[in-house]
Amino acid sequence: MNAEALSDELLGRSIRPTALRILILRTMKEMDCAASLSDLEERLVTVDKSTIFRTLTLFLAHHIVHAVDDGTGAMKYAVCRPGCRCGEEGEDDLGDLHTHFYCEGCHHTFCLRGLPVPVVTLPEGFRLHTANYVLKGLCPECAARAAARTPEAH
Amino acid sequence: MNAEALSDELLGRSIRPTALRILILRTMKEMDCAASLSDLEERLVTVDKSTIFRTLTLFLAHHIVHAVDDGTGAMKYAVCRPGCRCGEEGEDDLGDLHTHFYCEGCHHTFCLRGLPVPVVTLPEGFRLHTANYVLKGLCPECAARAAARTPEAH
DNA sequence: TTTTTCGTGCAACGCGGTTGCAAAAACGGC
DNA sequence: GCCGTTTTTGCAACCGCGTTGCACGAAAAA
Repeated sequence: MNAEALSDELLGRSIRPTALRILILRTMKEMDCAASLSDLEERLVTVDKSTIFRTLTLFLAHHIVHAVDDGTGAMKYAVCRPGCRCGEEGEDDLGDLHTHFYCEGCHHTFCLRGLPVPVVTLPEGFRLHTANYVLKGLCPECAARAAARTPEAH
Repeated sequence: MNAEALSDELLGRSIRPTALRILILRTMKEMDCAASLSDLEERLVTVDKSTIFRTLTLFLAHHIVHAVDDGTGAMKYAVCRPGCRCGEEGEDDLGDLHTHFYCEGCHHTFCLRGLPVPVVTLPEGFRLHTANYVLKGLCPECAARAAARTPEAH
């Protein structure tokens, strides 16, 4: 993805498109799964941790990325797709929060964008604001690898 | 709850019922919501953090408590009710994992024991192992308090 | 009793996240 | 372009939660 398109995307969200912000956004777009702060640190060795952190905070506030707590202790961030209404959750409307899947094999966290988070009926009096729904198990690749290692257990 | 009953409960799970373990179990049972390590530290000032931590780890391994990651950064622990099958999740069977609710007003995390976590149908290839489902919003008390403060917004 | 195992407290560490501060860069008026 | 102001960035340090190593004391086993 070229820099101009990314720059325009940032401008569209009222974010000044600095070189680092474009770089960080591009890096996140190139990943097929949600990235933690350390993941990004690893790929962007020249960029300071606090800069990445502040950039993520900024992106979050402008709904250019969303955050998932997958239970690993490190927050994961993924760029929103066009039309994502994350951050607009409210009563009877969870925006389009989707399900996330944490693979216990490769430790990657995936956005299952097709799957909206199911909503249960809360007991009387509770008021719902948002939700975090994370499924855990094995992703297709890891499941296949596990099956290959122990074929008898099909 | 008296010490003998708690002691028997621990013995039933093959845990040696020391004075501290009984104390910690009793403290957790007295709480109406899930407790973090710091919550317990606060109530049990005489007991060392690492002891509470190791006790919780032990209780977890013996399925006497279950843990919830409510996204606050601190794990929450709640004693299992009789018949709880936590830790026995597997394919097509999530044990009786239940929904948890985090109140953004009072920062308490509640077990909604009547509500099993909903399961969505995963894309081809994914293998489900367990799930974490946390709803966030206001508990009845905080919702009532908020409504009282801004009555026009009923 | 002696030996061994287990439980506990203390101190320290590690990691993820967060903040204060100062230098560098970008912006805006002239 | 030049200068003052604002914004962005890097560095260092800090915080909280979880975790571990170690040593001592208590309890169980021999």
